[in-house]
Amino acid sequence: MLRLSKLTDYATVILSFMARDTDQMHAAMEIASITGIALPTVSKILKLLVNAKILISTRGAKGGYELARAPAEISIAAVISALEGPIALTECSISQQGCEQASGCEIRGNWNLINQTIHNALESVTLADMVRPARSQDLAWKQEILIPVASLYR
Amino acid sequence: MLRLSKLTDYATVILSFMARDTDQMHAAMEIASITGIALPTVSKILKLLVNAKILISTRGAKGGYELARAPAEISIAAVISALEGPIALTECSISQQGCEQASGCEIRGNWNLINQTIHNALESVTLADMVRPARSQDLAWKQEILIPVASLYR
DNA sequence: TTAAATAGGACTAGAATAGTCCTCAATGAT
DNA sequence: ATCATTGAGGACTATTCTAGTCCTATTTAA
Repeated sequence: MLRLSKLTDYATVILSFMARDTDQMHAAMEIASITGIALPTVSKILKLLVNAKILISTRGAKGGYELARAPAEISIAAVISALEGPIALTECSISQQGCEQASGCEIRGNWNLINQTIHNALESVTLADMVRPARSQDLAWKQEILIPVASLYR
Repeated sequence: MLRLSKLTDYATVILSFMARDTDQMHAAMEIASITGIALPTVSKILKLLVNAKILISTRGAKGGYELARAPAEISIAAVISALEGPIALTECSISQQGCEQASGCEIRGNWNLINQTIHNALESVTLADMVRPARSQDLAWKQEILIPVASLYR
């Protein structure tokens, strides 16, 4: 299904909430009650986002979390990487023997190019985009981003 | 990790082998021995590909499998869909209550656009591309395929 | 000093995936 | 006709991964 994990999905919900309110610091408990996601789960996600330098945390009383940079500077690719590790569709999971016999490994290079294409697509969308409504007229401002697939092959 | 399942990975190996030899029909056992993937697993994959109309099967002695159409007409998107179901990064798995409280559902529309972008990327690469070596000079022939992300927003 | 908050990691339960196997159906060859 | 070959369909198991929880230590404001 080529799907993201639930945690990544939650992360985008949490981050888009934070992107709408960048002036304040938000405690995990506050985020949990607003988003309706259970506190332990929210905490887990926030920790991962801090490690990925997408969020900055402040310990102690009156502490909490805030975005490490402007929403427009946080790509969806970065969020996905934070939660799920590097964006890569394939792992060369076939035995070495199998690869050699099948010369199946010849196609690995092409997979990398596809990975790159998808990575570019995810890199081109930021939190700022996510916060905006998806209705067409509101997004007409968005400049053209061209992803030349063929250029990846050169 | 945004990764594909192993079965999908195997499927591309199997299909790229078949794409290099489109004249012949190939039995499951032959494919298994050539690719080094266990026969039961190969069979499972081949059945899925037949159901998805990517392969055509012939029963009985001298039977086997062959591509349903030319390699250039089989997109990677079709292969992924065959093995993993529809290509969609997210499922609205957050409780309705959570969505309403967080107004997190506002970002769902944007996810759909990202899904579309990735789908386009996968649709633009075919089996014929996968069979060719990934080395640059050999792929200079490939025409430019532009994926205007912003156009998806209009 | 205490309360509030994050950091880090261990742990469990459940779901999804990978992989195997069995029986039935179809087809060509003898 | 019969048999060997080959795919169809589905059931089943084991393993891995994910989601989710919880505990303890650390930090900081009041």
